[in-house]
This record gives sequence, structure tokens and C-alpha cells, in this order.
Amino acid sequence: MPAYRPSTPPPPPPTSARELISAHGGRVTRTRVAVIDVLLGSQHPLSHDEIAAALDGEHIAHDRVTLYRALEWLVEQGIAQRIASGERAWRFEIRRGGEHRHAHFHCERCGQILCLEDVPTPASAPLPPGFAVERAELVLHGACAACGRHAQEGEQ
Amino acid sequence: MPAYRPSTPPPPPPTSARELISAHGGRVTRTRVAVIDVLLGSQHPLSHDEIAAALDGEHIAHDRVTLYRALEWLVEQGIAQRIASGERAWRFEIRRGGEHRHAHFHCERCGQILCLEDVPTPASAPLPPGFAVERAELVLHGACAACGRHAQEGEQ
DNA sequence: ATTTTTGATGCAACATTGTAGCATTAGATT
DNA sequence: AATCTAATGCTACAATGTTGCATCAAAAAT
Repeated sequence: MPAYRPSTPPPPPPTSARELISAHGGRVTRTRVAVIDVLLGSQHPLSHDEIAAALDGEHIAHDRVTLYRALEWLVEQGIAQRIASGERAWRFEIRRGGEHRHAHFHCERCGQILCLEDVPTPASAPLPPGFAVERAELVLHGACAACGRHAQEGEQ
Repeated sequence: MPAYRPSTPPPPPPTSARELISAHGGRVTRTRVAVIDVLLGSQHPLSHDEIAAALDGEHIAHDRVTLYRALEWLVEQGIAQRIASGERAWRFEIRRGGEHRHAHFHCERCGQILCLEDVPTPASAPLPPGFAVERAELVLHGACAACGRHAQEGEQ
């Protein structure tokens, strides 16, 4: 029985996460949307663990394996990229602005990873014949400003 | 009772592995010597697993944990260095020729890692104030000559 | 609006890679 | 030869992923 409806409420505008997912032919699921939102909201690459913690913080239920698979899918689709930071776990970040690839800084004191937006990864290099480069990873290791300061103070 | 000894046999000339180890104040042990020899004999960085296989091949008994610790010690001493290749496991290579740092190529088809002796890692980069770089890692990912060839053949 | 299809999930079990603790061994020194 | 202690070689454990498979639900078809 169709009751009076005072003008259909406009559907919620599709979030960019939803768009991203269906544009790649994937199903829009809770975990995928949440993971993309978390990555979009971060200024530096996040590990599986950190992403899981972020989802917990927002009370978004999720399975460990499903999260791994969501990340795997994002990387396959080119939506996100994996970074082999200094630690054992992969880190993930959304690929912003097409082909812009930047370097990363890994602080060996606190473990933090930072995007160096101003430092491009070399696009080409002299290679043996027949070799084809698809992407490059450049990671600088050292001490970040905060950790460098602590060290100095400790030495005094 | 000092029996007649027909001239003391000359001690075996110290191998460079033995020299390297004692020069760093470490004890010369079977596993350390063997690991250094394996690394010296390889043209590309090796994983823990590959090193273990090499030792097995030469029937040199070794413990998994001891091997990890030997590698850890070599890195601490600056004799070897760790490389975060594309895969999950670390790879190790002897540091040849002081501070010469080169890039590496990771073939995403066959997993092989190759030293790019002609491609230096950038020694410096514009960083936020207070940041100090200690080392840089540059890894190019793509397809090596052999794998690229296979792909072409498969496409025909 | 239902039904159907199948991509994605969620769970348990397993695999890989690396660490920690500790009694024992053996390399170097006295 | 006796001593000292760095390293070893175990076992157990931790961290990080992966596989298999029954079930669910997002999207498509009816």
C-alpha cells in the first residue's frame, strides 16, 4: 500500500570510495569502503595492523583475512600501492594523482614512515638489455626530526 | 714429552672470511665463515633460505637460529647489509668497496634480485628540517630479460 | 520484487619468517 | 691445561601472511 511520500529523499551522494570500487568492477563492501576511507584520511602509508586499529576505532567490524584480501585487491586494481618499509610488514597508501611516485622516509628510531612528496623516485636507469622497469621504490633510512632531537638531548 | 717434529707444518693461510671476522672482534665459527664465503661467492643478494640451502649443498651443518644470528652480526658489524627486496624475506649481501651503494632490480615474474652496480642510490635529497639520512635503498621492479622474453613468446 | 548468480566474506587451519630464553659448547685468552 | 664467555643449538613463541571452503550478500537477471 503506497502511502503518501512527501517527496523521495535524495539518495546519499556516492562517496568517492564507492565510486572507486565500482569503477573497477568490484563489489562495494563494508570492509573495502572502510579501508579506502582510512587510507584516504592518512598522510602516511599504513600497515595492515594500523588499518585494523583504525577500523576498530570506528567500530567497523572486520575480519583479519578479509582485510588482507581487500588490500590485495586494491593493489591489484592500482588503487593503492604496497611499500616495503624498513619493518617486516607491508604498508599501503592510496595512489594519488596518477603516476606521481614519491620516495619515503623510514625513521629507524621510531619506525614511522613518511611520504617525501618532493622527492621523486627515479623513472629510469641504465639497465641490462631486455630489462623493463615498471616501478621504482626509493626509501631513505635515518632519524626523523623528533628522534634526532631526543638523541642530542640524551647525549648532553 | 716433546717428540721430534719434522718441521711444524705452516698454518693454513687465513681465509679472508676468518680475517674479516676477527678484525671485528668476533669469534671465528663454522657458520660465520661459511656464511661469509657463500655471500662472497654470490653475485646477487641472498635470502636466509637461499644461504641455508647453499650450506646444505656443501654439507655444512648449521642451525636456523644461529644462521639468523650470524647474519644479524654481520649486518651490525657493517660486513654485510640487508635489503628489503620485493618479497617478504630479507636478503643479504657483502658490502664490497666501502661506501659504494648500488640499486637493485627485482623481477616480479621470477623473484630474482640483481645488483645494479651502475645505478647508485641517491646520497641526498631535500628533507624536512631536522631529518638525517643514514642510507638509501633504491629498488627497481619489473621484468628481467628472461621473463620479458617468455611473456612475448606466450603472447604470440 | 524475487530469484539467481557468483564475488566476497568469515572462520579455522596452516605457512613463512623471524625472536627470545636458556643450558651447553667451544673459541680465545691466561 | 684451565678459565672465561661469546656463540651455539635447542625449544618455544611471535608476527605476518596465505589457503581452503562453506556461507553470505551485492549486483544482475527474471
